[in-house]
Amino acid sequence: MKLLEVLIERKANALNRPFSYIYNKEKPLEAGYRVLVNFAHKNIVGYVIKCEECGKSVEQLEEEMGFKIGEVIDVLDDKPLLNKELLDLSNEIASYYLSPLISVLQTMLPTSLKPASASLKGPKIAYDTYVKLIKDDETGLTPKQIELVRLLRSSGRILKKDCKSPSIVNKLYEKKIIDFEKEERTRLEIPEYKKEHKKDLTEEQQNAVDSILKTDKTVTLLQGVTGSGKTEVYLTLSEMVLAQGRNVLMLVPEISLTPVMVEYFQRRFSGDVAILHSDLTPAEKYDEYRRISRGDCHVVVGARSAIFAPLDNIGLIILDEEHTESYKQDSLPCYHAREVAIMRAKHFNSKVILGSATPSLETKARALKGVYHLASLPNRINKQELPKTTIVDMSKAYSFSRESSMFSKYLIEQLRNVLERKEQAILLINRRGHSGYITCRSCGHIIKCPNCGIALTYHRHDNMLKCHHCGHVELNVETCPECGSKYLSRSGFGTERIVDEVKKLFPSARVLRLDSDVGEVRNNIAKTVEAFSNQEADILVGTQMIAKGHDFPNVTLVGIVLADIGLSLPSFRSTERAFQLITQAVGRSGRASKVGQAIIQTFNPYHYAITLGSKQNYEAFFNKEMSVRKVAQYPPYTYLTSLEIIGKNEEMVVDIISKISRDISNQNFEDVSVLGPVEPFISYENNNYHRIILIKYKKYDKIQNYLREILESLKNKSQIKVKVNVDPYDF
DNA sequence: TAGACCCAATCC
DNA sequence: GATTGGGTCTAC
Repeated sequence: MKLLEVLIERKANALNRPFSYIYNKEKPLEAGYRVLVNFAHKNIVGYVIKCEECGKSVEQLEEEMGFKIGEVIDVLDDKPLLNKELLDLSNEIASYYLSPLISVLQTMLPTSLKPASASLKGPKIAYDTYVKLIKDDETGLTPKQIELVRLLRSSGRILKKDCKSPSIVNKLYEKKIIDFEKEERTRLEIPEYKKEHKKDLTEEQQNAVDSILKTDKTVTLLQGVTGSGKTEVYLTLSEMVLAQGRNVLMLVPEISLTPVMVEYFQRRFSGDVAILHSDLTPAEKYDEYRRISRGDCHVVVGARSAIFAPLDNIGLIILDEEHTESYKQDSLPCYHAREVAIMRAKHFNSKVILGSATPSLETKARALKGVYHLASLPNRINKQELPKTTIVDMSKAYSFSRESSMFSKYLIEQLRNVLERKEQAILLINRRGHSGYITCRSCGHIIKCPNCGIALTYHRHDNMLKCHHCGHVELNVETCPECGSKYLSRSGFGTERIVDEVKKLFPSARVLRLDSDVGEVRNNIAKTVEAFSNQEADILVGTQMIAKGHDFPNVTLVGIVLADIGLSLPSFRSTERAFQLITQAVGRSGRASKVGQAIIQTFNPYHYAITLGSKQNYEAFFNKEMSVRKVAQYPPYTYLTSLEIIGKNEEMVVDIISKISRDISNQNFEDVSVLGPVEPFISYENNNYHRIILIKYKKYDKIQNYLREILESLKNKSQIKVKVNVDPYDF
């Protein structure tokens, strides 16, 4: 009989411990397998972390341990889910991010292989069945049967479903002339491209490559202005790594950018590329995952979760647009792909390249301190000029005409020029939907989400009100739900409203919209990007989603309709975000032979994020922002972890979090301070109250252990939930 | 007084 | 996270 320790699929904090089961059947079972067990009156999937032969009887064990021990119902695997490297990695992540191990395993694995009940219904392996000749003998066969035998003789084997008549196939099978052969089929089709050879590098690119090869540091920050040819550096390094027989992991910040990157890699290393991201269908993801683990491909391209690709012998991990927030997951486990990349690189003794034009302050600071190696590409390829930028002060009436209250006179004029020259323009606004929020002009009531209490956004195309936080949707209203007044006003504006305005001003222009609403339908983002690339539209309106990576050679004008959104948010990162948005957006303009221009509309024309962003002056911004961070003691001068308590009883939530806050302060840790408790941005959601504290520190070890103790002590408090986020982006 | 409903404890 | 069981509420 075997005695097991099993982790349960539920990712609740209180269940983050092993449960004991016994197993007594023939099917092999060891640690790392999934099992079906009965837990709290339900059959669920568990993950075996320990499996030992045990001589004692069940009664004896139950007596010793003091609880009833259930039996394993079924064994779901015939080999461990993860290899040693990935298993160690999962433990390291669980420990660093203070997350239940089971939640880490669930994010690492595709649906069909997760330790979760969902995996039972997930896709299974798809096969192609081939027909092949095993006895080349035509005697006694009908002409039709001979026809197939001869076909097989000349072409080796053919797909069973390509054979015209199943009955002939079956007859030949019965006569043992042919046999069937099953082969795993991949459901994702990755386009093939014509193979392309290495391009000559510029001197700058070559220097960057050389210095990366020479450094003994694991991580290199590759800082290159937009259009400086970072991709070519990635490809060159990849080629070298692949030539050594080692593999490459390439991460892009958004799913919509994978096709572009896949194309680059496919052209260079045809057939060798796998794709992994959350927008693949479960079946596609399953197939790619297995293809990678079998070692059938040597390059993996994908978004955040691709960092967990079961790729062995990794020689290089690249994170493009390193500063992008989407590399940080803000649900359990709150991991950052950059940190996971470093963990994996340490194991394989491989290199990590962090590429960006506007590195996060953390990364840049580490590069300057010598923790990371720094390689730079200070010039645009072909010494192309940076776009000419103009800042329009939206608080001045003279900037505007009667034509529009959203687009300045100058922006309209330049849009008109672009359209006349048959070039393309991008308009950026950092908000989806039509208008920001709806208020009643009689009583001042603001229509809010019943779940989260934040203002609902009006979406015109389907005449709905949507919550951009929790996804709540309701019908638009004609009258104020509070006082019944018909006078409702819509304030603020988003992508939809911009599209309307463009159509009003330029009725003949072809306009496309790109934001995550469009992205709700699979592949829609890719289609929109492609359509715009193919010049099927003149103007693309979107959120920051379009500010990243895409290369549209015919775009000569980028307009940021309102650069301030976000600047006023109470986050220490809001200035950095605004700067990055502007720099990235400006960099989109004029990437081919044409000189581009950028227009930035703002209410804060003298704010350093805006002035320096428009000049693409990263170094000046870095210095200025670092001094601000230093004064306030924010990262990179300190580290942060947030701890949030969520519960239905407001008083209890406040009591518990206040006590935690006091307790940490009373520990008198060196260089540790606690901010709060405060109400987070979403302070009330689904009848639950939220309170948060922010812990600032210089050394993680002690505070990590202390937090672990806190989590342990809160496990039996079932009325509240705890959320810990190590190195949070937002709070 | 049975059934509906809510909350909190428990899970091997 | 899901179930259960005990407590309270409520309708007849």
